[in-house]
Amino acid sequence: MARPASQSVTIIDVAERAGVSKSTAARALANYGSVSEKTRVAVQAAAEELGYQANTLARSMITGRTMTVGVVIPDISNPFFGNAVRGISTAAREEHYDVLLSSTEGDIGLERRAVSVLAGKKVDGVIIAPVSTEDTEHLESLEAKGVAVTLLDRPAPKVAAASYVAVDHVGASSLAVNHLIDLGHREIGIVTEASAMPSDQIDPTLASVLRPAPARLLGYAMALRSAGIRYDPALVASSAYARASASAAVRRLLESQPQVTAVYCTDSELSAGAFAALQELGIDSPGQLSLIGFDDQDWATLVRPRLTVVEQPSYQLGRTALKELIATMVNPAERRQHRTLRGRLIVRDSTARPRKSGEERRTATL
Amino acid sequence: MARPASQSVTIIDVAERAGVSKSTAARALANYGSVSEKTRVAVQAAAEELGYQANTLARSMITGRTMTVGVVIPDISNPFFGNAVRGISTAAREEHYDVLLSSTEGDIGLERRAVSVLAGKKVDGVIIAPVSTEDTEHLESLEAKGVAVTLLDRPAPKVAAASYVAVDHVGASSLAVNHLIDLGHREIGIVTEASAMPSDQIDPTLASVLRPAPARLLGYAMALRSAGIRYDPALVASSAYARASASAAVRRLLESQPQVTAVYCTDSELSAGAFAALQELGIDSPGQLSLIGFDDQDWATLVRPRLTVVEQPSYQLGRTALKELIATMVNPAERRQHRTLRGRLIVRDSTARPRKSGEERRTATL
DNA sequence: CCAGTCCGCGGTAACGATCCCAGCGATGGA
DNA sequence: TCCATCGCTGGGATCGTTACCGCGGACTGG
Repeated sequence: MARPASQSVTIIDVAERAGVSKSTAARALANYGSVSEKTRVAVQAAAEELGYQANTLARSMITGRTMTVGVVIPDISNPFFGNAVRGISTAAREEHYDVLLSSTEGDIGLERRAVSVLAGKKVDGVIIAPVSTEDTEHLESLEAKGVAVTLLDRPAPKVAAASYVAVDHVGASSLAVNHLIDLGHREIGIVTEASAMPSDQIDPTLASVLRPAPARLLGYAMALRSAGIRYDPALVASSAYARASASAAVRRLLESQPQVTAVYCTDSELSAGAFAALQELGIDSPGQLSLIGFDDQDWATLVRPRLTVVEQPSYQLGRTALKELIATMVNPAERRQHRTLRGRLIVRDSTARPRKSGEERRTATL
Repeated sequence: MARPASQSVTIIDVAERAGVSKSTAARALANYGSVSEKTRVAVQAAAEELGYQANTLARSMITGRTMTVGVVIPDISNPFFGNAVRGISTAAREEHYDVLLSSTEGDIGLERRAVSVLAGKKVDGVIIAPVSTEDTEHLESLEAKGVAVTLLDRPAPKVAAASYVAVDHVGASSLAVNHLIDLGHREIGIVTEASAMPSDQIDPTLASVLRPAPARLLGYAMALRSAGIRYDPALVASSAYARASASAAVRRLLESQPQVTAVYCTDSELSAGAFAALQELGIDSPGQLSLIGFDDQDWATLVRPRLTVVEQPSYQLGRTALKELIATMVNPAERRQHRTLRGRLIVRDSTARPRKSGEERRTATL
């Protein structure tokens, strides 16, 4: 009696125990081909008794499918990606897929390596929020190998066959800016990771090839324009993706542009930095300044004033990306699906009608 | 010239192009055995030209190693797990491993299925924050199959061979409670997910088999005791893991126990709920009540008063777990490693000396 | 009663790598 | 000169599964 001891029990063990060939055992377990009811029961019983578990690797060698999707994102501890990955993960489970996760720290080299490893592991598809919009050869080679690719919230124009699922950043900005305009604001600043673009470069057709930050900036400019308000690059406060940097940018903006009555922050970190700046400067919001943040973070209702924000559907974005990826895998012919999800405005206490003109904003300087 | 078209290029293609056998090609690429410098260069050139990428599945069939670890957690969008997974992920990369992620929504059934799938995919090890402390048969069977297991922050006494990496919850509570005691507090409430234990059940030896919530409660009780303060179950406000629930629990506590001068929240959500309750009740902190939170969340410095917290090293916890898992894989004989990481007290503005006795806490009731 | 189907089953070839072993020429020492 | 050794190479076996083909027997219809 050759017992496989602690080693894994294979289909041959099951077949032997059930007294059939491995072919029959395979059919009985995978429920295909034709097997008599009697042997099917016998085989399944044998499998049960031995604690048989199919080796997916061997299966994948034959079938060419691993039932695994790769997910490549810059930072899993970022709540946006955390929620997106949760969406991907739950949707993947529903579709009987698993998730191979790579957090690349925003490093293009690590991203390339991650993609390469995923290809080696023969994932059926990849969902990626690429570091770069242009430097995407590794993604193109992925396509060449027949691996489905879905871009998450960041475009990559060169990757022709990839589907693309993103938040409607332009629309999200419109929600924010229009809300401020409706309240009567005219001098509206913006805190953004992007650098200010000259007003003659505001081109709506670019929306689908821009990364989130420039896209939101574009949406801001377009919303102003369609309200008949001049887009002024001087009101664009550029900042790195860091709270302290955003804080400093807001200070500079408010100092150099005292006419500003409202500020729109295009990012969760930037929102936090801006909010901190207001507190440190002793600026009353919304009395002296209206503030609108991005992403409905868990502190938005904890601070005073409670923060008005544009919420983005990150969980749903993840779900949609996975569904889209699977659709791409099933039908590779249909290419370049582009799906876009809307943001939502949540009005709280940090936005209000602007202070009466003539009334100056006082900042308590340390 | 049989070109593999869009299909994947195998080592045989490389061998043919280089004019050698597949064995030689394999040696040249994997850099083992002995190959002449000339053929090595030729093979590597051929591989380069064809864009050869080794099929990891086939390799794993032979070697028995997949260079993949499974990670099973209840909720990836929870910042604690987000940070832990980032730690796992970066450490994994350093060790040339990949991460197969399962988010189980805290459902034991999904956890079981996830573990089973991971076993089928032949992961080399599993890091898991199990849903249940007792219901761990699926983990035991994992061990039986020779898969290394490391428990993340939640014990599972029955899983004999698993290593265990956790925050020192008892110690973390001590930091919080001792800080309050040092300030002069004597009537200290606690908000916890655990249910109040009778004072005769406070047993320090239980620390290593308790889940985070009860462990923190135990630490609270022990810290009080060693300061000569009676542990009073009436001061324990139990709450579900939800902000609204915590908020309600705090209200009940403050109403029924007006003598309380400080509250320790044992969890990030509970901290948020407690903070919200204070704001809604119009209670001045730290003037009327000292508050100490758990987890250094990004809003801790945004709210007023800025929140004193016990920080837990979630990123480092993930790193440690992965290192520990690898150690377990390398040396399976050495069992039941138990590593514990300390929390850190960050004193901010929400804790201060208690109000003078006789001075009542006023709550602005709606 | 015979021929044609169809069901159930077993044998064997894949999948793409690694691993083991044997062959073979060159080299070196006796 | 001959044998042992060593470096390099190729040919298979192998991992565990699925895919494919063919065979025997039962069943059916004419």
